[in-house]
Amino acid sequence: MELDRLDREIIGALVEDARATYAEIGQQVGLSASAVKRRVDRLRDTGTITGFTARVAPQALGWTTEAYVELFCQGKTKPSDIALAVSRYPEVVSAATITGEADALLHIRATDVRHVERVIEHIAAMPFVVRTKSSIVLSRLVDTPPGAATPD
Amino acid sequence: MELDRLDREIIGALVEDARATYAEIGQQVGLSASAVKRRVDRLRDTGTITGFTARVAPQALGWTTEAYVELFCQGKTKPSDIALAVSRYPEVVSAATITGEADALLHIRATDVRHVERVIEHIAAMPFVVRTKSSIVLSRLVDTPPGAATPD
DNA sequence: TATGAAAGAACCTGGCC
DNA sequence: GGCCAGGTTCTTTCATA
Repeated sequence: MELDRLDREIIGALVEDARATYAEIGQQVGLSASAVKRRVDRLRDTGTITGFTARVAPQALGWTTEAYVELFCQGKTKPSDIALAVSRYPEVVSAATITGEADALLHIRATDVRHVERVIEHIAAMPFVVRTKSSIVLSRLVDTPPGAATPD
Repeated sequence: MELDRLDREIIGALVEDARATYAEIGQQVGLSASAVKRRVDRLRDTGTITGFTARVAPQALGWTTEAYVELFCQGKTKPSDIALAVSRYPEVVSAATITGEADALLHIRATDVRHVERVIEHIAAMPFVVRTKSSIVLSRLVDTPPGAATPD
């Protein structure tokens, strides 16, 4: 769907603070509260905004360790097989198939290094996985919520 | 800070829907609306909840392509140098120093493959970068908002 | 220290222009 | 898109365990 400048500004405001009132957003972008509400409703209906969520400090919940794991799979493995298999683990917060030597890259959050190890063991034991290559995160430098910026 | 079962349930409800009313959350966890509000206020004051944000479909904003880029840096490069340098690019949505051969891993969102290429060129041109190794994302399999799950 | 109830203020929502 | 009215929610205070 087509987004104009106001839509993008409204999205930016909601990414910044999803609990901002329609009146506050309206003042920011130059619209009345009800006009903002109508646009937000439309953005939700069309699937541009998929929901509202709380930003939580992962450490506060006990997720103090993270890792990236490259997956090397058997030749005929389908992406959906990987998706199905890894989505059973809440520790796998992100997964994607990629170009290059590895077939997929997983992002894992765990309570400690031993926990990471345990999850990788489980994943490496899956039938279509040939081998894995993992990197523990030493320090997180950047973590931007998606939608914070708009292209061009 | 210490979180009890109710705190975790409230956080879960807010990660699910940051615009749920206090009364709705209260009914879900077995508290009155005002008790829920007090706990949410406390969770925000202590930094457990860092904010509320809209979940946006990146494609809808024009971010249709993503890539992971491994950074190989000169021996004496400090993490803060990398952080400072890459945070200037809105395309870099995540960055972390990691164990293994590479020094850092970047997650990039862009409008197309040419855009990815342009950003990598800029990053590769930074003085402390020796070389880069990038993987384009073919398909995203999993993308869980942080805080959706709770350890153990 | 944490809770539930209650009341006024602020906000949302839908109809109308 | 703006304005307005009725219903809902938020926010604070107070009393209680």
